[in-house]
Amino acid sequence: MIRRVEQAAEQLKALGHPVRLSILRSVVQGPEAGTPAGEIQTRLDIPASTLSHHLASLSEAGLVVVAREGTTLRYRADFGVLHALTEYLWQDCCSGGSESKSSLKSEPSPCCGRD
Amino acid sequence: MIRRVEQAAEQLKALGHPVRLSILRSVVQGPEAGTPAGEIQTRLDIPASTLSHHLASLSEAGLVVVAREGTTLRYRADFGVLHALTEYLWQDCCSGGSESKSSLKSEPSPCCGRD
DNA sequence: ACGCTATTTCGATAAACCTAGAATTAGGTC
DNA sequence: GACCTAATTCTAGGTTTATCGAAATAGCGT
Repeated sequence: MIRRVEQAAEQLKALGHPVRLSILRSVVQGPEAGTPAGEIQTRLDIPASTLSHHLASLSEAGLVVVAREGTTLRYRADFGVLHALTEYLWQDCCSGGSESKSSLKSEPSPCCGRD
Repeated sequence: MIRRVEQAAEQLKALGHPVRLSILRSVVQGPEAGTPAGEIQTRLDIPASTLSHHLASLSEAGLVVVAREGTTLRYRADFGVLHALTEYLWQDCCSGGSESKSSLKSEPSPCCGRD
């Protein structure tokens, strides 16, 4: 069992690289069905192997989800995870919520018909 | 001039370590005037030199601010920077806002009255 | 100046990360 | 099966990070 802080750190670390953050943005802006790796590669203009590693990082952190469609792999953002992370970060920074209690009132989740 | 994505990546990277994330939480929960490094050290139970390096990372990223008070150094969170980062991240993930246009008001999300 | 405390900087080591060409796997088509 | 494309995994390099004891710095009190 991994503590929340460990998980959040892993996810933030995955986001803590300009290329990966750009990849995420590219994926987020792409179609809901997911963006093919090749399309991301073309857009960011980086070697396929390098991209693949970064995609693996994002995937292992649970920030993106992959689905095969023929020979292409489509990557899409996991908005639930991203939202939970953002919320944790915000709560952590502004309300100083401890790991056990979550005394946050109007959380930003029940809106934005996502996931 | 550093692009926003680069800056955000640097800040997220600083947060992408369990110890540093714990440090930030400790600082956030501490007094507004700032928390002495020694107090953080006691609380997290890590060597002073290790702590100092992590504090430097957070400081260089602009997430925390340091102020001397006698022999002790008080670290406090820079909520403005933290909020801006959270906002950028959320916008990046939920609205896929491009780097040029920033159609964000003051909340991390267009719904859920918060702040 | 001396001692004391708080904190940082130095130095060294081990581990992890980033990059990218080359080789490989996976899936589709003929 | 042969072939092509998409993407990953292999391999290897150079770079950065993480850790922490030891030494140095900063400020205060005497």
